[in-house]
Amino acid sequence: MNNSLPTSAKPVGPVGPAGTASSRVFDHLRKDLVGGRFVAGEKLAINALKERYQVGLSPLREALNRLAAYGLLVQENQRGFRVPKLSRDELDDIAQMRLEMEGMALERAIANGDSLWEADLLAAAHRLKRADITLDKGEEWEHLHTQFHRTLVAPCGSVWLLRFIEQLHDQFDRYRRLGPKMPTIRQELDEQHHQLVELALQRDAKAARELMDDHIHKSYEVALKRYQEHV
Amino acid sequence: MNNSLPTSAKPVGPVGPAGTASSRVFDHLRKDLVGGRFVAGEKLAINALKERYQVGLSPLREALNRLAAYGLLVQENQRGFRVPKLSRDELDDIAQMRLEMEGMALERAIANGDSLWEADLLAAAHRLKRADITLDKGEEWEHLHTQFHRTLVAPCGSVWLLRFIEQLHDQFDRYRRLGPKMPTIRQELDEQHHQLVELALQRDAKAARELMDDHIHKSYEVALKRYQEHV
DNA sequence: GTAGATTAAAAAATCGATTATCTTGTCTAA
DNA sequence: TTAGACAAGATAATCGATTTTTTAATCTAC
Repeated sequence: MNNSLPTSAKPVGPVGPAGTASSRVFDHLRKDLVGGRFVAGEKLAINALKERYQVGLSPLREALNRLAAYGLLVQENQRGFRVPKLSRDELDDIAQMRLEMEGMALERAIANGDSLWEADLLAAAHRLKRADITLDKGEEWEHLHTQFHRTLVAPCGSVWLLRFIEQLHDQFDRYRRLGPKMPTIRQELDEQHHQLVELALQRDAKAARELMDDHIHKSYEVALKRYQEHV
Repeated sequence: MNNSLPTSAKPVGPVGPAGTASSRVFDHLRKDLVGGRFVAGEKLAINALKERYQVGLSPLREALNRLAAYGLLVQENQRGFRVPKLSRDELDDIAQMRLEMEGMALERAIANGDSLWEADLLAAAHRLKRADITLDKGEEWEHLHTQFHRTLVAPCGSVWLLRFIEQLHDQFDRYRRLGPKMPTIRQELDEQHHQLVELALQRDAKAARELMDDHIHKSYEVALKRYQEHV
């Protein structure tokens, strides 16, 4: 089965023009940064990156600049690029913001979503459930998980809200995906995903939001544990 | 009097490293884009920009990439950079998001702000009131206005919330600052600024939020009018 | 005339090399 | 010993030129 089937919910934000070397590096680096392939606080050796991503200096620097504006890198005066440090405070901040913004988006999505959305949602949930988490170091599951949450809030009606949520997810995942593999509470999370779909289809905004709060809270606990083990 | 006195509230976000050509261009271009110095939808002629900002190709492209990630430009596959189009829908989206996020931030700021904040707030409001709106094409007033709103929400406790608010302000100003000069309802806005400070000092979160809603709504009406006149 | 192919000019993206700045190790003087 | 100055090497930022792609004008076949 072709996993790269187009799903309705498209990412919102600075994805950049596909096809250029610069955007290829941007996507790849973004994935690596979110997936914890770099150490927080680490200074990036540009020449090493050139080799790693098989790209010239100019497109690489352009990608790094975009990532810095996006918040996945920090740039220091004449001192190149760094992976941002992690902190308990920031994790709390990000989780709190996710609660507010995804809750808001979910309520709006439930108010606006049409039957096409319902179908997308069921499909996304199904794919996620079926996903083999051991495959490809969990990348496949991660992708479908992102896609599920994207779909959930997609018809909220605000491009900017979606954009901010996307950004917060990336930031959150820097914590959640610290260390070796996925946590083992997957079953619990999957159950929540399933129930979220149920409540969305029933258009029960209040209950859905409460469950979403709980879901984010559970993810937060995972992320916090990983962060504390990591320090 | 030196207007570049350091005020407590610093901008949050992808300001980039000061001192490099790239960041100088970023700041300058950002100001020009927010201030309506470019036509929405316009394609940027890179060579013209090189001359305009007296900078080489590489730092210019790096700045453009950062602005694209920030949302003040869009980049199309092999087709360079464009100033994003304006639309009624997006204006409504931005205004709605401002209501939600600045309201939230203001409530938190009122809960957290200390006496230093109170002093900063009074100072920022005073400067804004004293500002000569005819000076420097209103740039001086714009700067102090931005600074006032920054100060108002500064102690909200969330770096990400501040960042998103900053971004929304920039986007909003693309509409509000369309066309020739400032609107004439300045007195009314100034009165609201004054009252906002009053309510903040009294720690009346509920009333402050309501006033903030009204304030944003008034700004929205200005922006909408300008947008409609502009189309 | 018009749709589609062709090609010359323009523009975008990238590369290789240069310049400016920082970092690190060493030396000197107190 | 240690603080500060200095120099050499490493790294970041920028420039000028090349390559690739798009755009727009022209041509050809129908």
